[in-house]
Amino acid sequence: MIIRIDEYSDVPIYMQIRNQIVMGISSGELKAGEQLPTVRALALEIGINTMTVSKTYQMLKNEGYIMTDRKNGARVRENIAQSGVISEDNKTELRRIVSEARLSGVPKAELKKLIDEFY
Amino acid sequence: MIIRIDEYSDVPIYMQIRNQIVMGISSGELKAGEQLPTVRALALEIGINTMTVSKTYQMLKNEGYIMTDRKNGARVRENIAQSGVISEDNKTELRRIVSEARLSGVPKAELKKLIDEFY
Amino acid sequence: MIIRIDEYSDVPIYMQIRNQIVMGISSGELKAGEQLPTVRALALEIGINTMTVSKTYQMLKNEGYIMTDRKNGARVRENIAQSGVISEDNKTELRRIVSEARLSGVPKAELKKLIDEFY
Amino acid sequence: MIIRIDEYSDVPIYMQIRNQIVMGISSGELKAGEQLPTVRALALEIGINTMTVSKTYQMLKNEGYIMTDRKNGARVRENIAQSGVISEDNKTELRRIVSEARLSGVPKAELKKLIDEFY
DNA sequence: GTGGTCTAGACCACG
DNA sequence: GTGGTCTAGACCACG
Repeated sequence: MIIRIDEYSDVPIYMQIRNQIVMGISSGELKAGEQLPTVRALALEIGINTMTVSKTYQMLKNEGYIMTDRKNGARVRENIAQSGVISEDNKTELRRIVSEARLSGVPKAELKKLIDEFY
Repeated sequence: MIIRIDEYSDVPIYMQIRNQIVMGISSGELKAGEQLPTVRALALEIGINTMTVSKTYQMLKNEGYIMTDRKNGARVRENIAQSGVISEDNKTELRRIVSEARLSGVPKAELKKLIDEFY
Repeated sequence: MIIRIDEYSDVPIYMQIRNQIVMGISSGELKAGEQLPTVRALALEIGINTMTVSKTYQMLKNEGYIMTDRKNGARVRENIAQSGVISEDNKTELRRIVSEARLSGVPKAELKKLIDEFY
Repeated sequence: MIIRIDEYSDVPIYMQIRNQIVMGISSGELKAGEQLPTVRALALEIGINTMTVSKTYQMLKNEGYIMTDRKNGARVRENIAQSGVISEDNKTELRRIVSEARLSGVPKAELKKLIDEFY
Protein backbone atom coordinates (compact mmCIF):
# COMPACT_ATOMS: atom_id res chain seq x y z
CA MET A 1 0.00 0.00 0.00
CA ILE A 2 1.34 3.40 -0.97
CA ILE A 3 1.21 6.25 1.53
CA ARG A 4 1.16 9.76 0.13
CA ILE A 5 1.97 12.79 2.26
CA ASP A 6 0.70 16.24 1.39
CA GLU A 7 3.34 18.46 2.93
CA TYR A 8 1.17 21.56 2.47
CA SER A 9 -1.77 20.10 4.34
CA ASP A 10 -2.84 21.37 7.77
CA VAL A 11 -3.29 17.77 8.82
CA PRO A 12 -0.18 16.63 10.72
CA ILE A 13 1.93 14.02 8.94
CA TYR A 14 1.39 11.35 11.58
CA MET A 15 -2.37 11.87 11.18
CA GLN A 16 -2.26 11.72 7.40
CA ILE A 17 -0.52 8.34 7.62
CA ARG A 18 -2.96 7.17 10.27
CA ASN A 19 -5.95 8.16 8.13
CA GLN A 20 -4.62 6.43 5.04
CA ILE A 21 -3.97 3.21 6.94
CA VAL A 22 -7.48 3.29 8.45
CA MET A 23 -8.96 3.83 4.98
CA GLY A 24 -6.74 1.02 3.64
CA ILE A 25 -8.08 -1.37 6.29
CA SER A 26 -11.66 -0.36 5.57
CA SER A 27 -11.30 -0.74 1.81
CA GLY A 28 -9.68 -4.15 2.16
CA GLU A 29 -6.39 -3.02 0.67
CA LEU A 30 -4.89 -3.90 4.03
CA LYS A 31 -6.19 -7.24 5.22
CA ALA A 32 -6.67 -8.54 8.77
CA GLY A 33 -3.40 -9.93 10.06
CA GLU A 34 -1.42 -8.29 7.30
CA GLN A 35 2.05 -7.07 8.10
CA LEU A 36 2.67 -3.33 8.00
CA PRO A 37 6.07 -1.95 7.01
CA THR A 38 8.47 -1.48 9.90
CA VAL A 39 8.68 1.96 11.45
CA ARG A 40 12.10 2.47 9.90
CA ALA A 41 11.09 1.20 6.47
CA LEU A 42 8.01 3.40 6.24
CA ALA A 43 9.92 6.44 7.52
CA LEU A 44 12.58 5.88 4.88
CA GLU A 45 10.02 5.32 2.13
CA ILE A 46 8.08 8.50 2.92
CA GLY A 47 11.20 10.48 3.76
CA ILE A 48 10.25 11.43 7.29
CA ASN A 49 11.53 10.77 10.78
CA THR A 50 11.00 7.41 12.50
CA MET A 51 9.49 9.20 15.51
CA THR A 52 6.64 10.43 13.32
CA VAL A 53 5.81 6.95 12.05
CA SER A 54 6.17 5.61 15.57
CA LYS A 55 3.57 8.10 16.73
CA THR A 56 1.21 6.89 14.01
CA TYR A 57 1.62 3.24 14.98
CA GLN A 58 1.07 3.98 18.65
CA MET A 59 -2.09 5.88 17.79
CA LEU A 60 -3.41 3.07 15.61
CA LYS A 61 -2.56 0.62 18.38
CA ASN A 62 -4.41 2.69 20.99
CA GLU A 63 -7.41 2.86 18.70
CA GLY A 64 -7.38 -0.89 18.30
CA TYR A 65 -6.72 -0.95 14.56
CA ILE A 66 -3.31 -2.61 14.67
CA MET A 67 -1.10 -4.53 17.07
CA THR A 68 2.62 -4.21 17.50
CA ASP A 69 5.15 -6.51 19.01
CA ARG A 70 8.86 -6.15 19.14
CA LYS A 71 9.49 -9.37 17.30
CA ASN A 72 7.15 -9.16 14.35
CA GLY A 73 6.60 -5.44 13.89
CA ALA A 74 3.07 -4.14 13.29
CA ARG A 75 0.09 -6.04 11.94
CA VAL A 76 -3.56 -5.24 11.22
CA ARG A 77 -5.71 -6.61 14.03
CA GLU A 78 -7.87 -9.64 13.31
CA ASN A 79 -10.71 -8.51 15.54
CA ILE A 80 -11.26 -4.77 15.46
CA ALA A 81 -13.73 -3.73 18.16
CA GLN A 82 -17.06 -2.52 16.75
CA SER A 83 -18.79 0.12 18.81
CA GLY A 84 -21.65 0.22 16.30
CA VAL A 85 -21.91 3.99 16.55
CA ILE A 86 -20.37 7.03 14.92
CA SER A 87 -18.29 9.17 17.27
CA GLU A 88 -19.68 12.58 18.19
CA ASP A 89 -16.67 14.25 16.57
CA ASN A 90 -17.27 12.42 13.30
CA LYS A 91 -20.96 13.25 13.42
CA THR A 92 -20.21 16.94 13.82
CA GLU A 93 -17.63 16.76 11.07
CA LEU A 94 -20.06 14.99 8.77
CA ARG A 95 -22.63 17.68 9.41
CA ARG A 96 -20.10 20.36 8.53
CA ILE A 97 -19.23 18.63 5.25
CA VAL A 98 -22.87 18.14 4.30
CA SER A 99 -23.61 21.79 5.08
CA GLU A 100 -20.73 23.03 2.95
CA ALA A 101 -21.66 20.69 0.11
CA ARG A 102 -25.28 21.83 0.23
CA LEU A 103 -24.30 25.49 0.10
CA SER A 104 -22.02 24.70 -2.85
CA GLY A 105 -25.03 23.35 -4.71
CA VAL A 106 -24.04 19.69 -4.50
CA PRO A 107 -27.19 17.56 -4.67
CA LYS A 108 -27.99 15.20 -1.83
CA ALA A 109 -27.82 12.23 -4.19
CA GLU A 110 -24.21 13.08 -4.97
CA LEU A 111 -23.31 12.75 -1.29
CA LYS A 112 -25.07 9.42 -1.01
CA LYS A 113 -23.23 8.19 -4.07
CA LEU A 114 -19.97 9.02 -2.32
CA ILE A 115 -21.13 7.05 0.73
CA ASP A 116 -21.73 4.08 -1.58
CA GLU A 117 -18.33 4.54 -3.15
CA PHE A 118 -16.38 4.86 0.10
CA TYR A 119 -18.22 2.29 2.20
CA MET B 1 -28.33 31.89 16.79
CA ILE B 2 -26.41 30.50 19.74
CA ILE B 3 -22.74 29.63 19.31
CA ARG B 4 -21.37 26.97 21.62
CA ILE B 5 -17.65 26.50 22.17
CA ASP B 6 -16.33 23.10 23.24
CA GLU B 7 -13.31 23.98 25.32
CA TYR B 8 -12.17 20.35 25.26
CA SER B 9 -12.11 20.16 21.48
CA ASP B 10 -8.93 20.11 19.40
CA VAL B 11 -10.66 22.29 16.82
CA PRO B 12 -9.47 25.90 17.22
CA ILE B 13 -12.09 28.28 18.58
CA TYR B 14 -12.17 30.47 15.47
CA MET B 15 -12.85 27.35 13.41
CA GLN B 16 -15.59 26.12 15.73
CA ILE B 17 -17.40 29.44 15.34
CA ARG B 18 -16.85 29.41 11.58
CA ASN B 19 -18.26 25.88 11.29
CA GLN B 20 -21.33 26.69 13.34
CA ILE B 21 -22.10 29.77 11.26
CA VAL B 22 -21.72 27.79 8.03
CA MET B 23 -24.03 25.08 9.40
CA GLY B 24 -26.44 27.81 10.52
CA ILE B 25 -26.58 29.25 7.01
CA SER B 26 -27.09 25.82 5.48
CA SER B 27 -29.87 24.87 7.90
CA GLY B 28 -31.64 28.18 7.33
CA GLU B 29 -31.24 29.31 10.90
CA LEU B 30 -29.23 32.18 9.45
CA LYS B 31 -31.02 33.64 6.45
CA ALA B 32 -29.58 35.35 3.38
CA GLY B 33 -28.97 39.03 4.16
CA GLU B 34 -29.32 38.47 7.88
CA GLN B 35 -27.22 40.62 10.13
CA LEU B 36 -24.52 38.88 12.19
CA PRO B 37 -23.56 40.19 15.63
CA THR B 38 -20.65 42.61 15.69
CA VAL B 39 -17.20 41.21 16.38
CA ARG B 40 -17.26 42.89 19.76
CA ALA B 41 -20.75 41.62 20.69
CA LEU B 42 -20.05 38.03 19.70
CA ALA B 43 -16.69 38.01 21.49
CA LEU B 44 -18.35 39.30 24.64
CA GLU B 45 -21.20 36.81 24.40
CA ILE B 46 -18.87 33.80 24.02
CA GLY B 47 -16.29 35.18 26.38
CA ILE B 48 -13.33 35.12 24.04
CA ASN B 49 -10.90 37.52 22.44
CA THR B 50 -12.20 39.88 19.73
CA MET B 51 -9.21 38.91 17.60
CA THR B 52 -10.56 35.36 17.45
CA VAL B 53 -14.00 36.42 16.21
CA SER B 54 -12.35 38.80 13.78
CA LYS B 55 -10.38 35.90 12.36
CA THR B 56 -13.59 33.93 11.92
CA TYR B 57 -15.35 36.76 10.05
CA GLN B 58 -12.34 37.31 7.84
CA MET B 59 -12.36 33.63 6.93
CA LEU B 60 -16.09 33.54 6.23
CA LYS B 61 -15.69 36.62 4.05
CA ASN B 62 -12.82 35.07 2.10
CA GLU B 63 -14.88 31.94 1.58
CA GLY B 64 -17.77 34.00 0.27
CA TYR B 65 -20.26 33.11 2.97
CA ILE B 66 -20.64 36.61 4.41
CA MET B 67 -19.96 40.19 3.39
CA THR B 68 -18.89 43.04 5.57
CA ASP B 69 -19.11 46.80 5.22
CA ARG B 70 -18.20 49.49 7.68
CA LYS B 71 -21.71 50.81 8.04
CA ASN B 72 -23.78 47.68 8.45
CA GLY B 73 -21.29 45.23 9.91
CA ALA B 74 -21.40 41.62 8.73
CA ARG B 75 -24.30 40.02 6.85
CA VAL B 76 -24.94 36.62 5.30
CA ARG B 77 -24.40 36.89 1.57
CA GLU B 78 -27.48 36.85 -0.65
CA ASN B 79 -25.81 34.95 -3.45
CA ILE B 80 -23.31 32.41 -2.20
CA ALA B 81 -21.24 31.12 -5.10
CA GLN B 82 -22.08 27.52 -5.95
CA SER B 83 -19.17 25.55 -7.32
CA GLY B 84 -21.38 22.49 -7.60
CA VAL B 85 -18.59 20.23 -6.36
CA ILE B 86 -17.27 18.98 -3.06
CA SER B 87 -13.76 20.15 -2.23
CA GLU B 88 -10.99 17.57 -2.36
CA ASP B 89 -10.32 18.08 1.35
CA ASN B 90 -13.94 17.42 2.22
CA LYS B 91 -14.02 14.39 -0.03
CA THR B 92 -10.98 12.91 1.71
CA GLU B 93 -12.46 13.76 5.09
CA LEU B 94 -15.76 12.14 4.14
CA ARG B 95 -13.92 9.03 3.07
CA ARG B 96 -12.12 8.90 6.40
CA ILE B 97 -15.39 9.20 8.32
CA VAL B 98 -17.11 6.54 6.22
CA SER B 99 -14.12 4.21 6.69
CA GLU B 100 -14.11 4.64 10.44
CA ALA B 101 -17.87 4.19 10.63
CA ARG B 102 -17.70 1.04 8.54
CA LEU B 103 -14.96 -0.45 10.70
CA SER B 104 -17.07 0.41 13.77
CA GLY B 105 -19.90 -1.67 12.35
CA VAL B 106 -22.15 1.24 11.47
CA PRO B 107 -24.46 0.21 8.60
CA LYS B 108 -24.38 2.19 5.38
CA ALA B 109 -28.06 3.10 5.76
CA GLU B 110 -27.24 4.83 9.03
CA LEU B 111 -24.81 7.14 7.24
CA LYS B 112 -27.34 7.96 4.54
CA LYS B 113 -29.91 8.74 7.21
CA LEU B 114 -27.48 11.28 8.65
CA ILE B 115 -27.04 12.81 5.21
CA ASP B 116 -30.81 13.21 5.03
CA GLU B 117 -30.88 14.71 8.49
CA PHE B 118 -28.06 17.20 7.93
CA TYR B 119 -28.84 18.21 4.35
CA MET C 1 2.59 19.52 43.72
CA ILE C 2 6.03 17.94 43.55
CA ILE C 3 6.79 15.35 40.90
CA ARG C 4 9.54 12.87 41.68
CA ILE C 5 11.18 10.76 38.98
CA ASP C 6 12.86 7.48 39.76
CA GLU C 7 15.46 7.26 37.03
CA TYR C 8 16.16 3.60 37.81
CA SER C 9 12.53 2.56 37.44
CA ASP C 10 11.33 0.41 34.55
CA VAL C 11 8.32 2.70 34.29
CA PRO C 12 8.94 5.27 31.53
CA ILE C 13 9.38 8.83 32.72
CA TYR C 14 6.29 10.13 30.91
CA MET C 15 4.27 7.41 32.63
CA GLN C 16 5.70 8.15 36.07
CA ILE C 17 4.63 11.77 35.71
CA ARG C 18 1.24 10.72 34.40
CA ASN C 19 0.69 8.38 37.34
CA GLN C 20 1.66 10.99 39.91
CA ILE C 21 -0.68 13.56 38.40
CA VAL C 22 -3.57 11.06 38.37
CA MET C 23 -2.87 10.21 42.01
CA GLY C 24 -2.67 13.92 42.80
CA ILE C 25 -6.09 14.52 41.26
CA SER C 26 -7.59 11.60 43.13
CA SER C 27 -6.12 12.64 46.47
CA GLY C 28 -7.34 16.20 46.03
CA GLU C 29 -3.85 17.66 45.96
CA LEU C 30 -4.70 18.79 42.46
CA LYS C 31 -8.16 20.32 42.37
CA ALA C 32 -10.66 20.47 39.51
CA GLY C 33 -9.86 23.42 37.28
CA GLU C 34 -6.42 23.84 38.80
CA GLN C 35 -3.64 25.01 36.54
CA LEU C 36 -0.80 22.57 35.85
CA PRO C 37 2.73 23.85 35.24
CA THR C 38 3.52 24.59 31.61
CA VAL C 39 5.26 21.90 29.61
CA ARG C 40 8.46 23.93 29.64
CA ALA C 41 8.31 24.74 33.35
CA LEU C 42 7.72 21.15 34.40
CA ALA C 43 10.44 19.88 32.07
CA LEU C 44 12.89 22.38 33.53
CA GLU C 45 11.88 21.56 37.10
CA ILE C 46 12.30 17.81 36.66
CA GLY C 47 15.31 18.18 34.41
CA ILE C 48 13.92 16.33 31.41
CA ASN C 49 13.01 17.14 27.83
CA THR C 50 9.86 19.09 26.97
CA MET C 51 8.83 16.35 24.55
CA THR C 52 8.56 13.91 27.42
CA VAL C 53 6.29 16.21 29.44
CA SER C 54 4.31 16.93 26.29
CA LYS C 55 3.72 13.21 25.86
CA THR C 56 2.41 13.03 29.42
CA TYR C 57 -0.01 15.92 28.92
CA GLN C 58 -1.32 14.48 25.69
CA MET C 59 -1.90 11.14 27.39
CA LEU C 60 -3.74 12.76 30.31
CA LYS C 61 -5.78 14.74 27.81
CA ASN C 62 -6.71 11.64 25.83
CA GLU C 63 -7.72 9.92 29.05
CA GLY C 64 -9.94 12.86 29.95
CA TYR C 65 -8.10 13.85 33.12
CA ILE C 66 -6.91 17.27 31.96
CA MET C 67 -7.58 19.77 29.20
CA THR C 68 -5.05 21.84 27.33
CA ASP C 69 -5.39 24.95 25.33
CA ARG C 70 -2.72 27.03 23.74
CA LYS C 71 -3.63 30.14 25.64
CA ASN C 72 -3.96 28.93 29.20
CA GLY C 73 -1.80 25.82 29.26
CA ALA C 74 -3.08 22.68 30.99
CA ARG C 75 -5.77 22.43 33.65
CA VAL C 76 -7.42 19.60 35.59
CA ARG C 77 -10.81 18.86 34.05
CA GLU C 78 -13.90 19.88 35.99
CA ASN C 79 -15.94 16.90 34.89
CA ILE C 80 -13.90 13.72 34.63
CA ALA C 81 -15.93 10.97 32.94
CA GLN C 82 -16.86 8.16 35.30
CA SER C 83 -17.13 4.74 33.71
CA GLY C 84 -18.02 3.20 37.06
CA VAL C 85 -15.89 0.15 36.39
CA ILE C 86 -12.29 -0.92 36.85
CA SER C 87 -10.44 -1.57 33.60
CA GLU C 88 -9.54 -5.17 32.80
CA ASP C 89 -5.85 -4.28 32.87
CA ASN C 90 -6.15 -2.80 36.35
CA LYS C 91 -8.15 -5.79 37.54
CA THR C 92 -5.45 -8.18 36.35
CA GLU C 93 -2.77 -5.99 37.89
CA LEU C 94 -4.66 -5.87 41.19
CA ARG C 95 -4.89 -9.63 41.17
CA ARG C 96 -1.16 -9.93 40.63
CA ILE C 97 -0.43 -7.57 43.52
CA VAL C 98 -2.82 -9.38 45.87
CA SER C 99 -1.29 -12.73 44.91
CA GLU C 100 2.25 -11.53 45.57
CA ALA C 101 1.22 -9.93 48.85
CA ARG C 102 -0.53 -13.12 49.97
CA LEU C 103 2.53 -15.25 49.19
CA SER C 104 4.66 -12.77 51.13
CA GLY C 105 2.51 -13.39 54.17
CA VAL C 106 0.76 -10.03 54.11
CA PRO C 107 -2.64 -10.39 55.80
CA LYS C 108 -5.77 -9.53 53.84
CA ALA C 109 -6.65 -6.83 56.38
CA GLU C 110 -3.39 -5.06 55.57
CA LEU C 111 -4.39 -4.76 51.93
CA LYS C 112 -7.82 -3.42 52.84
CA LYS C 113 -6.18 -0.88 55.10
CA LEU C 114 -4.15 0.32 52.13
CA ILE C 115 -7.34 0.63 50.09
CA ASP C 116 -8.76 2.83 52.85
CA GLU C 117 -5.59 4.89 52.91
CA PHE C 118 -5.32 5.40 49.17
CA TYR C 119 -8.99 5.87 48.35
CA MET D 1 -2.46 -25.11 34.55
CA ILE D 2 -3.20 -23.26 31.36
CA ILE D 3 -1.14 -20.20 30.46
CA ARG D 4 -2.82 -17.65 28.23
CA ILE D 5 -0.84 -15.00 26.36
CA ASP D 6 -2.53 -11.75 25.39
CA GLU D 7 -0.75 -10.79 22.20
CA TYR D 8 -2.29 -7.31 22.34
CA SER D 9 -0.91 -6.56 25.79
CA ASP D 10 1.98 -4.21 26.48
CA VAL D 11 3.19 -6.58 29.17
CA PRO D 12 6.12 -8.61 27.82
CA ILE D 13 5.38 -12.29 27.23
CA TYR D 14 7.92 -13.53 29.78
CA MET D 15 6.25 -11.31 32.38
CA GLN D 16 2.75 -12.46 31.49
CA ILE D 17 3.83 -16.07 32.06
CA ARG D 18 5.61 -15.13 35.28
CA ASN D 19 2.52 -13.33 36.60
CA GLN D 20 0.20 -16.19 35.79
CA ILE D 21 2.44 -18.71 37.53
CA VAL D 22 2.67 -16.50 40.63
CA MET D 23 -1.12 -16.13 40.65
CA GLY D 24 -1.44 -19.89 40.15
CA ILE D 25 0.74 -20.55 43.20
CA SER D 26 -1.21 -18.06 45.27
CA SER D 27 -4.59 -19.47 44.28
CA GLY D 28 -3.45 -23.01 44.99
CA GLU D 29 -3.82 -24.14 41.42
CA LEU D 30 -0.10 -24.81 41.55
CA LYS D 31 0.78 -26.62 44.77
CA ALA D 32 4.01 -26.57 46.76
CA GLY D 33 6.46 -29.06 45.30
CA GLU D 34 4.45 -29.43 42.12
CA GLN D 35 6.36 -30.03 38.94
CA LEU D 36 6.28 -27.30 36.30
CA PRO D 37 6.43 -28.17 32.59
CA THR D 38 9.91 -28.17 31.07
CA VAL D 39 11.04 -24.99 29.32
CA ARG D 40 10.79 -26.79 26.02
CA ALA D 41 7.30 -28.19 26.70
CA LEU D 42 5.85 -24.89 27.85
CA ALA D 43 7.39 -22.99 24.93
CA LEU D 44 5.91 -25.51 22.51
CA GLU D 45 2.50 -25.40 24.19
CA ILE D 46 2.29 -21.58 24.07
CA GLY D 47 4.00 -21.33 20.73
CA ILE D 48 6.83 -19.05 21.74
CA ASN D 49 10.60 -19.08 21.93
CA THR D 50 12.27 -21.31 24.57
CA MET D 51 14.45 -18.34 25.51
CA THR D 52 11.34 -16.50 26.66
CA VAL D 53 10.19 -19.31 28.95
CA SER D 54 13.74 -19.72 30.20
CA LYS D 55 13.77 -16.04 31.15
CA THR D 56 10.53 -16.53 33.08
CA TYR D 57 11.85 -19.52 35.04
CA GLN D 58 15.08 -17.71 35.83
CA MET D 59 13.07 -14.79 37.18
CA LEU D 60 10.79 -17.00 39.28
CA LYS D 61 13.85 -18.76 40.67
CA ASN D 62 15.54 -15.47 41.58
CA GLU D 63 12.35 -14.35 43.29
CA GLY D 64 12.25 -17.55 45.30
CA TYR D 65 8.96 -18.85 43.89
CA ILE D 66 10.40 -21.96 42.24
CA MET D 67 13.52 -24.07 42.38
CA THR D 68 15.23 -25.91 39.59
CA ASP D 69 17.59 -28.81 39.48
CA ARG D 70 18.99 -30.65 36.52
CA LYS D 71 17.34 -33.93 37.37
CA ASN D 72 13.79 -32.92 38.20
CA GLY D 73 13.37 -29.70 36.23
CA ALA D 74 11.44 -26.86 37.85
CA ARG D 75 9.20 -27.23 40.90
CA VAL D 76 7.19 -24.84 43.07
CA ARG D 77 9.15 -24.15 46.24
CA GLU D 78 7.89 -25.78 49.43
CA ASN D 79 8.87 -22.85 51.62
CA ILE D 80 8.46 -19.52 49.88
CA ALA D 81 10.13 -16.80 51.93
CA GLN D 82 7.62 -14.48 53.55
CA SER D 83 8.81 -10.95 53.97
CA GLY D 84 5.51 -9.98 55.51
CA VAL D 85 5.46 -6.70 53.65
CA ILE D 86 4.28 -5.37 50.31
CA SER D 87 7.07 -4.16 48.05
CA GLU D 88 7.32 -0.42 47.47
CA ASP D 89 6.68 -0.92 43.76
CA ASN D 90 3.50 -2.85 44.45
CA LYS D 91 2.38 -0.27 46.97
CA THR D 92 2.81 2.52 44.44
CA GLU D 93 1.06 0.44 41.80
CA LEU D 94 -1.82 -0.29 44.18
CA ARG D 95 -2.15 3.38 44.90
CA ARG D 96 -2.32 4.15 41.19
CA ILE D 97 -5.04 1.55 40.64
CA VAL D 98 -7.07 2.78 43.61
CA SER D 99 -6.74 6.39 42.38
CA GLU D 100 -7.91 5.52 38.88
CA ALA D 101 -10.78 3.44 40.21
CA ARG D 102 -11.86 6.23 42.53
CA LEU D 103 -11.80 8.80 39.72
CA SER D 104 -13.86 6.37 37.61
CA GLY D 105 -16.52 6.34 40.28
CA VAL D 106 -15.85 2.81 41.54
CA PRO D 107 -16.95 2.55 45.19
CA LYS D 108 -14.40 1.56 47.82
CA ALA D 109 -16.42 -1.52 48.73
CA GLU D 110 -16.03 -2.79 45.18
CA LEU D 111 -12.25 -2.72 45.54
CA LYS D 112 -12.38 -4.56 48.85
CA LYS D 113 -14.62 -7.18 47.29
CA LEU D 114 -11.94 -7.77 44.67
CA ILE D 115 -9.34 -8.15 47.41
CA ASP D 116 -11.55 -10.83 48.96
CA GLU D 117 -11.96 -12.51 45.62
CA PHE D 118 -8.27 -12.52 44.68
CA TYR D 119 -6.76 -13.24 48.09
C1' DG E 1 3.52 32.59 25.92
C1' DT E 2 1.38 28.22 25.12
C1' DG E 3 0.97 23.40 23.51
C1' DG E 4 1.72 20.63 19.07
C1' DT E 5 4.67 18.84 15.58
C1' DC E 6 8.86 17.38 13.59
C1' DT E 7 13.87 16.27 12.96
C1' DA E 8 18.32 13.75 13.64
C1' DG E 9 20.27 11.08 16.48
C1' DA E 10 20.81 7.64 20.30
C1' DC E 11 20.08 3.70 23.46
C1' DC E 12 17.19 0.02 25.31
C1' DA E 13 14.29 -4.28 26.18
C1' DC E 14 12.14 -8.01 23.90
C1' DG E 15 12.49 -12.07 21.54
C1' DG F 1 15.74 -6.69 13.94
C1' DT F 2 11.82 -4.65 16.11
C1' DG F 3 9.10 -1.00 18.44
C1' DG F 4 9.54 2.23 22.59
C1' DT F 5 11.72 5.97 24.90
C1' DC F 6 14.35 10.04 25.32
C1' DT F 7 17.25 14.15 24.13
C1' DA F 8 18.37 18.77 22.16
C1' DG F 9 16.88 21.64 19.21
C1' DA F 10 13.60 24.03 16.02
C1' DC F 11 9.39 26.07 14.00
C1' DC F 12 4.40 26.76 13.99
C1' DA F 13 -0.61 28.07 14.93
C1' DC F 14 -3.55 29.82 18.40
C1' DG F 15 -4.99 33.49 21.00
